[in-house]
Amino acid sequence: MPVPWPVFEETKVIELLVKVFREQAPGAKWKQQLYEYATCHDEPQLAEWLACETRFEPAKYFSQQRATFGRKTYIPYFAHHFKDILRQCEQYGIDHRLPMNQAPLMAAAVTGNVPLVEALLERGANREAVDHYGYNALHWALREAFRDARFAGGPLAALYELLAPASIDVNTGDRLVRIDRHLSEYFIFQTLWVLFKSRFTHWQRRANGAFDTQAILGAWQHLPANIVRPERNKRQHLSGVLARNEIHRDYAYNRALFMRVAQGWYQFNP
DNA sequence: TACGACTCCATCAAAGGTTC
DNA sequence: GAACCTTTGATGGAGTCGTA
Repeated sequence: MPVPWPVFEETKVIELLVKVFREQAPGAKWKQQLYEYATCHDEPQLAEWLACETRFEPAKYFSQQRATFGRKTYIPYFAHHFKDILRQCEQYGIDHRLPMNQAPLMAAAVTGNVPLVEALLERGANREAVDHYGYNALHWALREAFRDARFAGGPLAALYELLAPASIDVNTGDRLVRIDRHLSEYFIFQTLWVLFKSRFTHWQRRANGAFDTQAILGAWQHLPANIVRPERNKRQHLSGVLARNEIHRDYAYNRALFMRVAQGWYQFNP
């Protein structure tokens, strides 16, 4: 049974962007919806355009409102009593979509609600389900942990055990590479996947969407040892892993995951 | 079971590059 | 030019597998 609310998946968001920026539709309704979307998906650049180009005043307070306003569509997921959520899952399907195109498992993960994540997994929720950015539940949790030390030091450890798959398969052009969870490359790849969108929605030192070790270390600074071992949470180690997995590198176990765009700056292997 | 060959990975150290 | 960082070759160790 389809959900009775509108879901802001890719086509719906494009429609909204056209209405607000190209057609400049009158009234605040569309701008308000787009602003809610920007706060939920952490898109400060979009909020800035709303504030500057459409004179939508509330968007000026993006940084203060992101953490509160952005959670509006999944507030019930913070609660310890979640019978209503499970009932909704029975009604619309375990992987139905919330208004911002999150599956219930993603919302449970980003709110750090470990018992709810367990309950959803028990009922068959799909850990691999992704939103229109390619984020699954683990990615939603990681994004929260990268900016919130309390989340990283709190529920993330348990969420990681529940949500991180044993391996990930990456198509590197000419071959399919499997990266097991115990490898450094596994978590670096997951991290860069989460940070990738921010290369385009946040202001960056480099315009080509590339990453340096500082971006990774910054994201990892509060992570517990069960996720990133302390000996791996070092600049030297990261540099080595990135360099050895660079496309043209002559290294026996090179997985060709990254492409070097400048010294110390890497992008995914396209 | 003991042993050696082999795979895979982390780490070290030195050379080279970048930035201020 | 110094400090800092990245790159890269070498090395050692853990784990696995086959064989006597």
